Amino acid sequence: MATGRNHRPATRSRGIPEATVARLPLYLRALTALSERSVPTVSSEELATAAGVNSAKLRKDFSYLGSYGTRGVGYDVEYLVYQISRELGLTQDWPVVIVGIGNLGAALANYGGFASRGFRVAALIDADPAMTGRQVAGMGVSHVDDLEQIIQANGVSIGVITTPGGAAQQVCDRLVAAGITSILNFAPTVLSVPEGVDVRKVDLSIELQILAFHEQRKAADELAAGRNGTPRVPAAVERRAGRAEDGPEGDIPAVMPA
Amino acid sequence: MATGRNHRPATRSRGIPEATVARLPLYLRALTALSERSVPTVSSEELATAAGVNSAKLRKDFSYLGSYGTRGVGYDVEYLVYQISRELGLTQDWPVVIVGIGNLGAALANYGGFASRGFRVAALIDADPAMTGRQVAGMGVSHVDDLEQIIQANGVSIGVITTPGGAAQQVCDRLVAAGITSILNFAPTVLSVPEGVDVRKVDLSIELQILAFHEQRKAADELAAGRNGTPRVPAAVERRAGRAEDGPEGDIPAVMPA
DNA sequence: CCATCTTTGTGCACGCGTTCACAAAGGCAT
DNA sequence: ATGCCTTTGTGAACGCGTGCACAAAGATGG
Repeated sequence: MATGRNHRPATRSRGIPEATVARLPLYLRALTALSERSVPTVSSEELATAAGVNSAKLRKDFSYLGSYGTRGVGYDVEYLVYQISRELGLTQDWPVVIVGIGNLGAALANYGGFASRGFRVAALIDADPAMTGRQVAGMGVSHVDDLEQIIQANGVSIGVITTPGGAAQQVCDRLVAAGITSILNFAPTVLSVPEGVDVRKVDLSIELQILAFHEQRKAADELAAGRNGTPRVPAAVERRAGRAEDGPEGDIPAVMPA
Repeated sequence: MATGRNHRPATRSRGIPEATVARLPLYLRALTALSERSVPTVSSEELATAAGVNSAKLRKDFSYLGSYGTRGVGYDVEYLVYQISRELGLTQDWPVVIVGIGNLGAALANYGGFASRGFRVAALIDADPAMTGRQVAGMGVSHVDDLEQIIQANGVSIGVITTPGGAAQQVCDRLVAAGITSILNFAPTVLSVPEGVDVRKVDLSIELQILAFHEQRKAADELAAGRNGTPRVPAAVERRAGRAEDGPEGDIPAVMPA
């Protein structure tokens, strides 16, 4: 029916939409919290609130996994934790390597969230010989020369890049050549990888810039509105308006493309 | 026509789609690199490649900002850098506070990417009295008791939360009450904020879980395919298949919902 | 055993984002 | 000046994701 002529089943993984996959960890976290409080069952409404999403969306998401709920009752917390964990592949062990042990790399190595869910830091790798052998988060730092050997010896398939931007692509290439097929990139660089390799990107600078855009828009809105609607969060707006020393020159021309 | 009854124009900011806004920083970064190499103009095709996107998408994105290109030539690099910077609000100064100076908070404080684009760390804030006054990234750590005073004295409207999950909502509430209207949240918590406050979330654990999902699927695909297509990235697959000690029990039942 | 009430699972419609494909626009050489 | 060649800007179609609204399913009480 809806399947029609399916050119690229690669995007849709096993029929689970990407957007749903991205929310499963959120549900899992909420469910884990409920599990720790020994809550036996939960309704889609409650769980959706806890996860910060719409309940219809949550139900539709779960429907892709199967019919794991009981009508009139809700979902069994423990069972759902198991199902989602299995779907996400968290029932197995995922060794990861962190490449680039600067401030950020060290912080991630120390981060507890790693081990909590099947992920295990197999090695810390840095290019600086001065770092080699040093202890970070109770683990010795390896030299990047041993990258291939470490990856293959530990069966690592997930790599985390926390190098400076300039080194990221080079490190990425070596990781991929060594067999890594999933990369979490913290460097401010667009990585190019062969098909079949997944890259996810975490970029502080980009996130801040997106926030700045909306912040600017909010300020402009309030300025333009003047005494219009209820002034939300008035303190911040007042201050921002007062601080703008470049005057109302920057953004007034509403370049509405006709 | 398609607009119909438009309840919430809040989502679309000044006509620029959210997806486009999220890509502007990417373009800006690529353009800045070109600018440093003194490249005068760039075509949509080149720039798109550098930014890792489709050229048609890039042109459509730019079309929301106005007609800044010259047909037959391309875009003027310097001019475009200026226009995007202005659109993103980067021509003004954005003081930010970082709350929670643990490993991650300290790493972010040291991160150079902050200052590079109009963002300035105005204060580091922590709840631990033992941290107060300590120097991190050449800056004294303030106590959380002074949070409101710091925010108002510096006109801060962007806050970064790097506390443990348990403290995040509480810190968030205080930030919002003090006038913060944009929050970048690194804590593994769903923050609830009043309308008009933007929250963006960076979650290492979620990113890893998403990668694990795809990784698992890739492994399953290769196992199922057997000797089918060209075995991409064969080393990793072989190893993964060999390492799976739980046998083919976990994921074979294709629960294809009829 | 039946009625009622709760909650799931999903068909459907809508809107956003992406991509294609092409006409309009402008530079450049002759 | 004119024609060609490159590249932009965008109309239109398509597909994905979201949310509504409701019927089906099952629990619960009498």
